[in-house]
Amino acid sequence: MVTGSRKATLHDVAKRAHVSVASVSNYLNDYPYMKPATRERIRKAVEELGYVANSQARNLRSGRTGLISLSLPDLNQIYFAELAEETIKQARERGYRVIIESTGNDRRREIDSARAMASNMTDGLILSPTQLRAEDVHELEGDYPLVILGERIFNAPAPHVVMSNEMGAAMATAHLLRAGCRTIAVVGGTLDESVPSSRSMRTKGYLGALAEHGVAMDPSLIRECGEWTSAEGAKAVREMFAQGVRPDGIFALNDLLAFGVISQLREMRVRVPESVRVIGFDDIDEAKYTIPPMTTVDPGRTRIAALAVDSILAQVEAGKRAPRERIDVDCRLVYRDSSPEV
Amino acid sequence: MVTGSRKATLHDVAKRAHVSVASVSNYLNDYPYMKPATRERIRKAVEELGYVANSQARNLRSGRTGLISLSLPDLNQIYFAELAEETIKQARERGYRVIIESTGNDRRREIDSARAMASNMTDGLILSPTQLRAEDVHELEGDYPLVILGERIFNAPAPHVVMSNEMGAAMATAHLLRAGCRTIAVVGGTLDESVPSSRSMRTKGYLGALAEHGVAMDPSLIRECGEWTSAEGAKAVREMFAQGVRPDGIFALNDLLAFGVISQLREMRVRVPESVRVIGFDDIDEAKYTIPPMTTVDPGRTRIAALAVDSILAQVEAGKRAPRERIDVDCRLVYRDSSPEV
DNA sequence: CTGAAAGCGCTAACAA
DNA sequence: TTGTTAGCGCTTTCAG
Repeated sequence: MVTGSRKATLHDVAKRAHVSVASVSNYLNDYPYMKPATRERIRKAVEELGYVANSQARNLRSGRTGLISLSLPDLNQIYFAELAEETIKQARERGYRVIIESTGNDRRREIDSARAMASNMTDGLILSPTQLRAEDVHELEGDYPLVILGERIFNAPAPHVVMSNEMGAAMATAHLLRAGCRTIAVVGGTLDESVPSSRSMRTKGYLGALAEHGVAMDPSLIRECGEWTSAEGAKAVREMFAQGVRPDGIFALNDLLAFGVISQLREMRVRVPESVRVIGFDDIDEAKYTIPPMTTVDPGRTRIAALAVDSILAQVEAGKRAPRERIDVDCRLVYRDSSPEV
Repeated sequence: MVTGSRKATLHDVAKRAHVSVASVSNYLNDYPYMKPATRERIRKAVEELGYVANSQARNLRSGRTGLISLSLPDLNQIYFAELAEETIKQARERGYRVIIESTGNDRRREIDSARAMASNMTDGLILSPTQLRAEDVHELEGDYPLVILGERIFNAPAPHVVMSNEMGAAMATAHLLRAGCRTIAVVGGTLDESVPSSRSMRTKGYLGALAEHGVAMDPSLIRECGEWTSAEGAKAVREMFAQGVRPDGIFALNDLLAFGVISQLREMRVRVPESVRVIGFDDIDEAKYTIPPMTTVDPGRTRIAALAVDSILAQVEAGKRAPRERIDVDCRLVYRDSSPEV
C-alpha cells in the first residue's frame, strides 16, 4: 500500500486499473460477471493504493448506515452494561455496529433518542425507556425501525421485547417454597402497584406464587428498599431481624440487593443456605462468585438482546417499522448453592 | 408538521419557501446575512414539512460524522462499563456520539477497530488495547485521530492516556502504612514483571511504598489470583489465614477482589477495619455500599475519559493525528471506613 | 442578500 | 463484460 497523501477514491482506483468506476464498484460488490484479468487488475490497484471504500458516500447512496442505536438508562448499572455487551455482540455478528446512548433516566434524553432517528444517522433504534410517559407515545411515531425494551408497557407503536418479571419472580418464589421455605421475605418489594415497574411486577409474581401454594402473605416480610444496592439489602436484613422477623427464605429483587442480604446474614452468623435460603434476580456475572454462589433468576439477557436485534434488523430489511407486538422472554432459574431444594 | 409520505429534503423546503436550496442551507447553518422575511418563510416551510437534515448527506460533504469509536475489552467488566458511560457523557456534551466496539480481549478485533478507521465511518478512535503486541504497532499508523488508553505502553504513534497504576498502588500502600499497618498483604499481586500489566505495575507501586517506608517485603504476603473476582479475593484470604499468615492490612488490586476479601474476613469474624484494614482499587460504584464502606483508589475514570475525548476532538478539529505523547492521569484515594488512619 | 451550479464518493440503471 | 451517466441530499463557491 502506497501511503499517498490524500485518501484514494474509487476514481483513483479506476484510473490506475484502466477501467471505469462502475467496474471497480462492481468488483467491490462481488459482481460475478467480470473477466478474471480485469478483476485482477482492479484487485492490484486497490491494494497498491490501499483503497478503502468511504462508508459515508456508500451510506448516502444506499440509505443505510450499518449502525443501530441502543438507548438505555445507564451503563453503570451492571444489568444494562451486560445487556449492551450482548447487543453489541449480536449486532456485530450480523455486520452492524452500535451507538450507545445513555439517557441517565432523563425523559428528555429518551425523547431525544427517538427524535434523532429523523436524521437518518442510524438504521434503527432499540430503546429501553424508564421515564417516558403515556403522553409521550406520539414521540415514537414514525416509520423507522424501532424496538422497545423493558417492562414499561405503554402503547408504543412498535415491537416490544418484555422481560418476564412476574413470571421470573414467581419461579424464584416457587423454588424457595419447594426448598421448604414457608416464611419468605422479599427484599426490595413493594405493595404499591400504582406504577408498573420491575419492583411492582416482581412483587406481584412473588405474591402470586405464595397464593398458589396456599401460603399466607405477611406484610412484615415485604421490605421496601430505596436504591437497589447491597447496602440497602444488608440494611433490610438487619432491620428485619431487629424487628424479630425471622424468614427462612429471602428473595432479593436484584442481585445487588442479594449480595447485601447474604453478606449481612453471614455477618450475623446466620447460615446461608442452612438457616436462610437466598435467591436474587438478574444473574449478573458476580453472582457466581459470592459465598456461597448465588441462586438467581436469569432474565434472559442474551435472548432479549438477540430478539431485539433480530427484530430491528428485520425492520431494516423491510425498510419499515414492524407493527406493535409484544415479545415475551422467559426467565430461567440459575441454581447455585444459596438455595438448595434438598 | 405534515406527516407526508417521503421524508422532506432541502429541495422540498426550498420549493415550499420559494427560495433556493442554498438559502435553506444557509438558514440551517445560521448564515447571518438574510432578510428576516426570507428567514421566516424558510422557518415556516421547515416546520410545516417537519424537515430534518439528513446527516449522511451532510457527512459526505463535510467529511465528518460526529461519531467517535470507543474500543474496549468488555462491558461486563464494571470498570470499562463505567469508563464507557463517562466517555459517552463527555462526548455528548461536545455534540458527539459514541460507537462502542467490544473486543472481548481478542487481538484480531483490536486490530479490526483500527482498520475500520480507514472507512471514514467515525471521526476518531479511542482504543483500549489489551492484546495488541509490539509488532502490531504498524496497524495503528495512519493520520486519523487516535487516542490509546491503558497501561500497555508500546510505541503507539498517538497520544496515550495512562492510568497511574504504580502511583495509585503506592498511595494505597502508603495509606495503610500511615494507618499503622506493618504486615500488608497484596491480593492479586505478582512478582512476575515480564509483562507490563495492571497486576505488575500495581504490585510495583506496593513494593516501592514498602521500601520507601523501610518495611521489608515478605513474599508470603503477595497473593496471586487468577481472575479478579470476589471469589478469588475470598480464597486468597482463606488460604493466607490457613497458612498462618496474619496481615494487619490488605491491599486488593481491584475492588472486586476487595469485596471478596472483606466478605471473607467478616465471615471469619476478623474485624474490618479494627483487626485488618482493607483497601481496593478502581472505585467502582458498589464500593461505597460494602460493609464497611470501602476505601479505594479512584484511578481517575472521569479524567481519563475527559482527556481522551479532549484529545480526540482536538485531533478531529485539527484534521489530523496528534503526535505521540504520554498523558498521565493521577489517582486519588477515596477514604471510606475500611481503613481509617486514626 | 440570494441563486445557480459544482461536486463530496459511491451505486445502479442502462447502453454499448 | 464493461462504460456512461444520473443522481443520493447537502454545502460551498461564485455570480448576480
